[in-house]
This record gives sequence, C-alpha cells and structure tokens, in this order.
Amino acid sequence: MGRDKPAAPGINCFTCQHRNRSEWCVLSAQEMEQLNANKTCRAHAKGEVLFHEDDPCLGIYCVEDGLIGIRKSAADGGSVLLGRLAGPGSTLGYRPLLAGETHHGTAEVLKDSTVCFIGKDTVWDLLSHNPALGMEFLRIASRALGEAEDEIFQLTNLSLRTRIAHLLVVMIRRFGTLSDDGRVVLELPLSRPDLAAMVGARPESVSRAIREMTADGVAYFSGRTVNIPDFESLLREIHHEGHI
Amino acid sequence: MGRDKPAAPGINCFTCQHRNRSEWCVLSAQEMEQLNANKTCRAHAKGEVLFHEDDPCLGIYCVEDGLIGIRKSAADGGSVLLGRLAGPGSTLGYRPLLAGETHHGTAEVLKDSTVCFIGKDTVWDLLSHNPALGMEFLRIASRALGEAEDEIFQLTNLSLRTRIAHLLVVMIRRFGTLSDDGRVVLELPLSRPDLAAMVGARPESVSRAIREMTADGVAYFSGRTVNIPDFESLLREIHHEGHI
DNA sequence: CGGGGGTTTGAGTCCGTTCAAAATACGTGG
DNA sequence: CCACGTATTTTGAACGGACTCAAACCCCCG
Repeated sequence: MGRDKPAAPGINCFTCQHRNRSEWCVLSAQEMEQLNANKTCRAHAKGEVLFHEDDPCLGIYCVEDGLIGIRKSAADGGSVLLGRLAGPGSTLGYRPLLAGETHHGTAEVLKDSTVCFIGKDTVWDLLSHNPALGMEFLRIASRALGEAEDEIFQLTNLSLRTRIAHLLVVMIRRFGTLSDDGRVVLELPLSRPDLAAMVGARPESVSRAIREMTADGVAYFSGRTVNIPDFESLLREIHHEGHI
Repeated sequence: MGRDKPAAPGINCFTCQHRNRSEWCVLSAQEMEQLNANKTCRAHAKGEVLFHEDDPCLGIYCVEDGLIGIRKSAADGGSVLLGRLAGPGSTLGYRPLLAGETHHGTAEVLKDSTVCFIGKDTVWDLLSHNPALGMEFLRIASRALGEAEDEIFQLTNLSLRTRIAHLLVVMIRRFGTLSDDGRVVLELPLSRPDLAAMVGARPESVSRAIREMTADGVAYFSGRTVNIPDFESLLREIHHEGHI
C-alpha cells in the first residue's frame, strides 16, 4: 500500500514468455508491433487495485508476473473472490469490454505483480483487423463461463469441505508440486480470508473445515503450505459427496 | 412426455421474427441462405431433453418459441437451474461448442417449444467467413459470464428471500406486465421445484420465504401468478440486505 | 521482549435443510 | 357437474451446517 509504484519496467511483447500460450499468439508481426507500442507496463504491490467495481472499462490487463483476483463485495463487508485467479499469462478485464459493460468487480493485487495495460482502442482495433483474436477471446470467455457455472453448482450442492477439496485440486494443478508417489505439497498464494472468499464462506468456517480434513488425514495445513499424503484420496473426497 | 414429436414445422430463417434481435442479424443474405438450408427444426414437448450433461456438443439450438433451461444435477438428486432461461430468440449450447468442451448441463424443455438446430460444421463455417458473428457470440458469452458471476455473489452473500426478490425482478422484466402505478402481475413459467433450483434452494424453503413475503405485503403468490402491489418496495428489498 | 496482524477456538444463534404429513390443485372418468 | 386419484404445494418439527461475536492463540518482526 505505502510503497511507491515503479514506472514501467522494460517489458517487450516480442520477448514475453507467455505470448505463445496466450490469446495474442494469433497476432501477426505487425500487429504485435502495434500491441507492443501501445501497451503500458507497471509494477503493482500487493493490495493495490487495478480497477474498481462499477468503473468504466478502459482496456484490458495482461499479467506478466504475480497474481490478481477479482473481488465482488457487499455493503456489509462480505465478499467473494471469483473463480479464476489471474497469474502470469492471464488476461484480465476483457469481460466488461466485450460485453459493453462496466467492471462488475474489483481487481485486487494478491501478490506483487507486473502488469501490462492495453487501452480499449487498441484492443478494438486489433479485434477488428484480426478475427482470430476474437475467436481466442471467445474461447477464453466460454471456458470462464463454464467454470463460473460449475461454481454456481458447487455452492448450492456441495458442502464447504468438498468445495475446499475442489479448490485444492485446482490449486494443485496450478501451483502444486506433485510427486509420482501421490504425495503433494502446495503453497497457497492466499490468506485465509481470501481462501474463504474463494469458496464462499467465512474464515472461521474454513478454519474448522481444515481442522476436520487434517483430523481425517486428507490434507495437512500449516500456514499457507498444504501437505496432501495421497492425492487420490483427495479426489475421492470430491466424488463422494452425499453417499455414506 | 408421451406425446409424439412433430416433424420440422416450416420455419424459415428469413421470416423469423427474432432474427434482427439475435446474433444472426449480422449475416449476409447468402449466409442466411446457408443457415436456413442447414438448420433443422422441431417441436419439443415439456419435459423433453435437447442434450444431456457430458454429451459432446453437436451444434447449437435456436429457440423459436417456448422456454428451455439448463440443469446441472448431482448424484443425490439435487440440482440447479442456471441463470438465463432460453426463451424465444435465445441461442442455446454455444458455450461448449466455442470452448471446445462437452455439455456441462442438461437442456430441459420447461414449456412446449419450437427449436431449430444448427450443426457445428455450419456454425464453424459461418464463424470463419463472417467475423462479425464471432463478435456477436463474444458479446453474448461475456454478458452471460457477467450474470453467472453475479449469481455466484448472490449465492454467498444474499439471503434466500433476497435472492427470490432478485429473481422476481428479472422475471418481471421478461414476463411481467408492469402497470404505471407500480402494480405488477407476473406469470411465472416455472414450477416450485424449478423456481427453487433457480435460487439454489429446496422447494420447502422457497415456500416459506414466499409466505413471509406475502405476510409483509411485498408479493402475493397464488400458484404460478405473482401479484406485486408496489414494484419499488420489491426493489428496496434487494438493496436493503444487511441493514436494519 | 513486547506488540500486532493473521489465524484458530469457543459458544450461541440463525437460516435453510430434512423427513414426514397434511392440504391444495389438477385432470379424468363417471 | 361432481367424485376420485394423483401430483404438486404447503406446513410442521427437528436437525445441522455455517454464521456471528468474541476471546485466545501463534508467529513474525521490530
């Protein structure tokens, strides 16, 4: 919060490591040139906000490094962190731009990050000249929609414990180190309140659920690191909701 | 259920009333011809299923008349009806096609419907020749994503009663008759269990919430028709969650 | 060694669920 | 038009999971 924001580090789209795995992979050299010239880049400290709920959408954000979350918050302080956290290579804020709406959530920096900003004029220009880029965004948005719908289902039909197990699996695939004997170590990039906000619950409830999982030997939590002795039994946890 | 499925009624895309309000409005005459020639049309009775969860996606569905819902169901019988119900002019099943996934929900006919089917080959062909169509789908998918995210927020932060109030407002804008003195009459197109599935609760709980709303004079339920004496007070209900 | 933030624990409450029964609406045939 | 059987909706009582509020705890850092 109190830290100063370093000016744009010299990041170049052409040498960006994530380019080939992102939607921008379909751009021609010339279009890449346009993108590179019109982007601005910046370092953001944990806790900073990229955009606020109800803000008009000025463009999209490319995460070069770090982690960003989208939070929707209520008047009484309650909040949710929406499903997909934006890590290196992710694009952020495309939804309101493409839907022609304002931002419906606040983008909050969860870990110190380096982020590029691309103004909406540039995005529209690229979109109108290269249809393939639109198809890429279409795929991304459709995927995200599927995940959001899954989350709706989970919130109404799965217990808190199962939702946490589910989140763990997703996190493991992204941040975990999975050894071939089934043991897993995971370093969560989230505080407890944020973890709670991701599964739609209060920190206290999450804490209790965690204690039970530890008691059952499924997952051992110690601060932000999680030890899972047997990945299979974690998966079993997910599929055995409502059984005996 | 037991009724026979009438063969394709003679529906013509060129004379379709919904064309100009749907994503297809961007098609050229020639493309419309292609669409019209390759679609198949069919009447579906209430209770029928257009596609099942985990089915591969064979194409998309255009609702000409009626109402279709997407249901995700759990092993123990619990289920959710996802936000946007597909009525006349809506397109269905585009998400899995564009995301390259299987269907993640079951499409269930809620009211007798007439539906056109467009095979994925045709859709891909149209998409590749007319980028504007892709942009239309992009807008639709982005809107849907926003609504899904709103629903996630509601499920975790709003009481059942407020969620019902919220759904009522959405339904009123779509199916209700709103007279200028604030009185509203709404004919719900849903059974109680389906209404419950839309707000992520059990029918019994919905019934109780309804009783309270009636007791407070906010909305009077009688079967599937709802009488709202003052639309403003219904809106107030939504914004006053967690106050006193 | 003494804060201080983040995390855990505890006790009590509330909302929504569960299971079972009653009431109401609905469609059909007499 | 009414009687009957079925399906849907409502009600009731008991239960349970997650919440609230508050206090205790822990770990990290100064």
